[in-house]
Amino acid sequence: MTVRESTSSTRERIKTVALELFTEQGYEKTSLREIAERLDVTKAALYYHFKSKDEIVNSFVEDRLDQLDDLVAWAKAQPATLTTRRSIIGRYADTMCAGQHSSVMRFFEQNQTALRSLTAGQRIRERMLQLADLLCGDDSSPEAQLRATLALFSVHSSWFGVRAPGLTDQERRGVALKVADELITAIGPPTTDDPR
Amino acid sequence: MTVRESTSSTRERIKTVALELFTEQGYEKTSLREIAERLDVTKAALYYHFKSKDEIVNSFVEDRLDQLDDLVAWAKAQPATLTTRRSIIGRYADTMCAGQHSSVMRFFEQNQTALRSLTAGQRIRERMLQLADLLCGDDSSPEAQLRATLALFSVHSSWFGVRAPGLTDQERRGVALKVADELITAIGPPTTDDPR
DNA sequence: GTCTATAAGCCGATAGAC
DNA sequence: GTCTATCGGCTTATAGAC
Repeated sequence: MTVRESTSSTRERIKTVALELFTEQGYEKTSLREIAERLDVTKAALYYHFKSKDEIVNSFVEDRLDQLDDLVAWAKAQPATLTTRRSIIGRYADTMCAGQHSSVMRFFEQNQTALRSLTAGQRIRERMLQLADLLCGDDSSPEAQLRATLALFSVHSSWFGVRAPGLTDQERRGVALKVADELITAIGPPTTDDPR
Repeated sequence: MTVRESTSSTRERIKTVALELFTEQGYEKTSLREIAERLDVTKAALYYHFKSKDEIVNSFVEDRLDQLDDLVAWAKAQPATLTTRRSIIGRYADTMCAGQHSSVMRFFEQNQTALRSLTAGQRIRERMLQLADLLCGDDSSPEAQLRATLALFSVHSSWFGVRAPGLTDQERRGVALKVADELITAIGPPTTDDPR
């Protein structure tokens, strides 16, 4: 896909800078003036590309939503086995490697209250809950819910939380999956796994 | 401790309402006007009790800080064994039951970016990192860091995340500790545990 | 301790020239 | 596509009466 130079590049630059500032300082605290200054344009120029502050958020959240929808759809079509749960986490970790997706999820985690009143935030939250439910399978006990939540958080935390500068994406993925695997393996006594 | 009626009760009411609104809507999005309206007083009355918006946060964060400091100090005086790690998590879970401490931690999690520029937030964050380090003992590998982080998050998540209305504090504590125990048991191959 | 009134400033968003 | 100029509104915070 070739890039229409003058028209589209500014829009992308706005998205990138906004995502960065929203994550570092918070959505509410970051003003459009600040974003504009960083790009050496005026506030009004931003309003040519986006009709509101919310819409800037929507612009970089939508790609992530599509990806999550794909994963949820795939997971729903699988049998509720341990193997499936492992694959869900593995695929979820894979999605974090590509493009800005890990940055978007970091923004999501750092702006939970701000995103509560934004549709973009509600939609991401909804998908995460769906994934957690799918990781629970038939077991809806508090313990299973907790394990599922922590398994997903394990992936995020290995990306955002672990202080180890030289770690590659593959290594982060490996650590996240090792710990997540322990958590989800213990889910699901109600149905014995891998019924034959 | 008796309550000096007219003088101190308004201050406490401000703290309670502010903590509630800051958590529900976010720190930045909640204005002093809104807090004042909810209490049927004027904004100026708030400024009699607190000299700034930040200071309202400090007022309910300080109690929590003292409690965390106690726990960190106790943990540092213990040997770096698995038994100690278990006790740290157990005591940490205990602190969540008393008073507004779980509410304060929920506020902390929901307002990470806002709290980054507030000293109150930086100090809580620092204590959480200390606890995570203590849970790691001699093992500073990425995997140990991740396990420690998730163990602490297990306690938070059982309080804030698990959807089970009828669950008592004791039951939440039980679930959190069961999962957290699995996580921290696997930390620390470098030093064999419980050396005799 | 609580009030009214107001200062001073930043915000998101819009209008219209170029 | 980007600009200048501006609007209306809301914010934190203060001054001073009661």
